[in-house]
Amino acid sequence: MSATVPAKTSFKEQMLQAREEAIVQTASRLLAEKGFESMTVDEVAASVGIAKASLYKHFPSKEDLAAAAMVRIMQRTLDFVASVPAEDTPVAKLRAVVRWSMQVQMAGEMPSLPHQNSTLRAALMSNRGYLDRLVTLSDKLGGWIMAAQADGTLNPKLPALAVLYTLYARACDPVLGFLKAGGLQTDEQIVDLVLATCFDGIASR
Amino acid sequence: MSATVPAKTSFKEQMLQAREEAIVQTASRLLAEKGFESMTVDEVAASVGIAKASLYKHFPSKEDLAAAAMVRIMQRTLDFVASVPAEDTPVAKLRAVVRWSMQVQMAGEMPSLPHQNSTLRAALMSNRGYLDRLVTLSDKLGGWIMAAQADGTLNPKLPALAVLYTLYARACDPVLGFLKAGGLQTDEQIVDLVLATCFDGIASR
DNA sequence: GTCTATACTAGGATAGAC
DNA sequence: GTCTATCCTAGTATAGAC
Repeated sequence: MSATVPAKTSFKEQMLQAREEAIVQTASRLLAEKGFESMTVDEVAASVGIAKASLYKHFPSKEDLAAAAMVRIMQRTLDFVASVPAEDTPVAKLRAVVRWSMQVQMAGEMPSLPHQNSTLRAALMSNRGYLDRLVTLSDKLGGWIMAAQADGTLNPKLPALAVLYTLYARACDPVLGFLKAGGLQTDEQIVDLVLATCFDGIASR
Repeated sequence: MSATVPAKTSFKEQMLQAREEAIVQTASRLLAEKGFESMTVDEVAASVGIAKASLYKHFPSKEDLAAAAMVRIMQRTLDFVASVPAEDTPVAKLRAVVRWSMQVQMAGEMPSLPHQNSTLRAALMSNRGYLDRLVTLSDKLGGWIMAAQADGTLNPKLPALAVLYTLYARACDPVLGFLKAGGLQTDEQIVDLVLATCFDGIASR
């Protein structure tokens, strides 16, 4: 904090940040693949190419590591939301965000939701960084949902919260994985398919 | 197997069957609450009120126990499917089955899907009893889906497999739990809500 | 087939040198 | 802040008496 040393984002510090990012990214991928319980810290460390003890210098526990991954995906989502053209209609904005989140899942980068009774759940519920981003995102999407219900593009009879949860759920929809395993459609076709059933339903229109 | 002892479903045997059923039912509930990895065999045994070693006399491994729970819910589903009135329309039959499966989830009796990379997954994929029931159920539902697409009640442009997976996914839809946690609707209202968004989508009609 | 007691291992976390 | 080596709990599974 000395005033004589102004530019303090040194080489070493950048390296450190980069490594931390690599750890979180790897954890994110493994969380998507196997879930919190089946992911082991050994595995994360080995995959990053560092020793387990080194990882524990960055994150005090497995829960904190996973929480960092959840914060990361939240931040990425907020960044995407901020990049959506303001001139789009509310429903177009919502479709764009849902499409993006499903593409992230198809790419194997969407950490899976913790189960109700998980230690990770508790960690997230007392993680300010996560909760703040969740609230910010929900506010933003909630505003778009109500606007879309007001202009008649989304069904105004549905509770806005039910719509919000329905959109959130698409980010971890197992249907994407099932269809991908079937191998009959391209990733893009699968996303289009699920996006269509989400907004238009499976019944004829 | 002696021919001189005809009625061989004795008292003791019935007791045994009942206990086994109690074990599987408890496992089912815990599987729904915490998932396969977080559920411990100690917990199941304690909840049933027997010693862990006794449980292992019935089921050779944790995977086998969980597989039995999955077979049980499959069989219950097949039983329900068989009870659906034959005179109903195909789409009405599908709605009935999805509604029933969501009610089971709301009651906390729907064991959650194993993650892709789980030891349970492998066990299920080599479990004849499970696979047979899954195929039977898929055939039955698939027939109804195609009939509903033919009579124009379900969107004929959607691949039947995509529709099938979409219906399956409702049985473990996290939206039910989110809304339940919100406490703003009754269980029945929540089921109606999710059923409506599944068939009709969230967009206005 | 039920119990108590125990073997064995995976995996989260830490000590201590550099 | 990175490593190697180790601790220690939790949890699956089994032994052996009744």
